[in-house]
Amino acid sequence: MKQITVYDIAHEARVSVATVSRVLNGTAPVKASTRERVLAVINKHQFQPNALARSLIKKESGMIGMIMPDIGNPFFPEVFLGAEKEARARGYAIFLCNTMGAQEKESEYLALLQEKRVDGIIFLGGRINQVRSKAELAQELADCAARLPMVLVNGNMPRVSLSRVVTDEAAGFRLVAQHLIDLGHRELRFIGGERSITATVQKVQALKAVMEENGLPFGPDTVLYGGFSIGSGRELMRKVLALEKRPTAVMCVNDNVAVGAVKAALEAGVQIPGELSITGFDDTLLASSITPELTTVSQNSHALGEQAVQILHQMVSGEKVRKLTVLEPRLICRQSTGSVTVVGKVRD
Amino acid sequence: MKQITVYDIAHEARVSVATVSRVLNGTAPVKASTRERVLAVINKHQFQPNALARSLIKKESGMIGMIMPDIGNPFFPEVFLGAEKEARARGYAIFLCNTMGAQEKESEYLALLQEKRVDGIIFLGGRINQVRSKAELAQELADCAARLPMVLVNGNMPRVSLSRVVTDEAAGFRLVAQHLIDLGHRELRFIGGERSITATVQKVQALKAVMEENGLPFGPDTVLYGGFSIGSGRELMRKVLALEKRPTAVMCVNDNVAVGAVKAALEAGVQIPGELSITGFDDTLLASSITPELTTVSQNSHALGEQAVQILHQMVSGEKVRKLTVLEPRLICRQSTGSVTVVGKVRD
DNA sequence: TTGAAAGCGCTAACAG
DNA sequence: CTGTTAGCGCTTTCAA
Repeated sequence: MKQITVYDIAHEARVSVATVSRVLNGTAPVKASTRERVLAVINKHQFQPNALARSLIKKESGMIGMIMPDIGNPFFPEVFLGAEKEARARGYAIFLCNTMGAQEKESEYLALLQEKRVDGIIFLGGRINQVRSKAELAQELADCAARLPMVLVNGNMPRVSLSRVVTDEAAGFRLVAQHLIDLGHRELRFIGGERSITATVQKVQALKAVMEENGLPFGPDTVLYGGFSIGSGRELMRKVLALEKRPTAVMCVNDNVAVGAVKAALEAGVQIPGELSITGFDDTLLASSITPELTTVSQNSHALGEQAVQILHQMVSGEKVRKLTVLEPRLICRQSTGSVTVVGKVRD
Repeated sequence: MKQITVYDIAHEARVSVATVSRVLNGTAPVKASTRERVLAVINKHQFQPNALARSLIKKESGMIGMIMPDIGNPFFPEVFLGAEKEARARGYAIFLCNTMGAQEKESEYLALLQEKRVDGIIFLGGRINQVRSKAELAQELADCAARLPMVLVNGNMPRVSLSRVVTDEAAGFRLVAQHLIDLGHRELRFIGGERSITATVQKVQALKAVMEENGLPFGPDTVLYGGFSIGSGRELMRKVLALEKRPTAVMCVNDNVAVGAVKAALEAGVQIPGELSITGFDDTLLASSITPELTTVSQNSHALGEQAVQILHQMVSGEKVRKLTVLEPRLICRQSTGSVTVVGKVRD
């Protein structure tokens, strides 16, 4: 079925294509009567200008690419939602590219998005969370960023200077750690995450700092690495419960791990927060879904996406942009943490 | 910064643009030595052909639009994931369009996607789940579908004949209902959903049928409508618990509502499944995250997205496609349901 | 206020 | 096997 073009409209309205274009875009004055005539024909045929042709000439596609590791993890849909809202307001549509953190998928999508001439790319996860990334991956990102606007969310690529929007995860972690200490906890454990992931490293360091400030010993066994999923949380908690000296509080690298940890604890008949306090991180949907509801840290994921699009848009518009935007996290106190002293009494 | 074009490549490789195009697409034989020379120049400049220009002439954009109500609801990311995987394999990228079920957003996106000349649209939620939709909304969908391939997922638009991929939700609901009855439950209640939403209606009818088959009375008070969120689940469960005659099993319209229901029950000190069995629907991430884990119905959300893309692709390829693809749901038995007789004993 | 015509970057006949 | 050339559908000078 043949698509209608500006020529068809022009012909039927007895004007030139230039005039049709003018009424479409309002780029130049058109006599009212002419405009009406053109508009009538446009409506009659439900004409929709071909954005591809327009983009080709304008060198703006109105498309943004968003590369993220896992839309199945509730944190990321929230970032997407924030980004989309802002994008819609500025007339962009978003390509959602899911990589599962696989670097070859990231590369594929990076290439695909460039070919599609998106106006900019928002990048999350994968290589930008790695403590050390291969030089070629960094180079690839740098090359891409040299061709089009790119902003990194909650990550960084050392030696490549890119605009970033990040949550101050260390600050967030200090918040929960201090919260637990204030509740009287002295035996803290950190579970989940990976040594090779910067976010994990930042959290561990924050915990170390807070513990030392409070005169608590931070040893190598304070941390139990092991992933980011519910399954790993469960597994890690089992290990913790098997320890001869159980902690009174377990801090999880994220909500997923915390959910697994809570399950394992509950299965073992451990009272939360009676015998054990557990904390999450991210304040995803999960945190408030389980019982007891998780004390956690809100990253303000929505704002993360929103800011990213704003910055992208500024870059597209040739404005000068801030290289680093830091969002402050917020402690969300719920039911999974409690005072340690009361607990002792209750138990014995 | 000027983008490199086929002309630049052609010039530097001392061939014509046609030849460059040929090596790019493999559409015609090119002498090996020539190809090498062209390829070398391409690599040297990291040339990436402009997909907009290509799409303009080929009348294929390699883009798919996916319109859905809420990516924040864990069911939808799963559908997306299935769709994306299939789309990637066929070289498509996906525009994710989130509508929150708002009809004007659906309309906006429908128009936007058409302008962008996506190769097809996958539509979920909103108007296609309405028992009655305004004629103009139906017309809009029909018009859009007349211009490009469209497939509806888990929905329908009466009087508009479109390809659909759906879960047999009624069959799924029969599964859980029968499961509960087999466990000895006689007092069943349905909570959540809306009268105006087809999926709810189908479930209620399925429940009615199963109950009647089993000689159980289905009355108007068997159903408590009230939404699809965790919050509404909580609220509805509170109402159920306040009933003078409490049911032994509560069936929820989806996992979200079930999560809220479980929370409310737990808060009220009700044992699950000891005193009360609760079921969900969809088998989202939430179902297996909470304690007790939910008995629910898997929609095979992944396959839903996968099939939708496959059908879209067939339509693009001009193949004949099945109008209706029905996926069979699966009962997932977990911890939130239990035998009713045992319960009685335990309680008294 | 309007029209003619030159591209945007690519592909696809059609010749050679 | 390769080059020339005519568009794809739109925007945008430049003239009128």
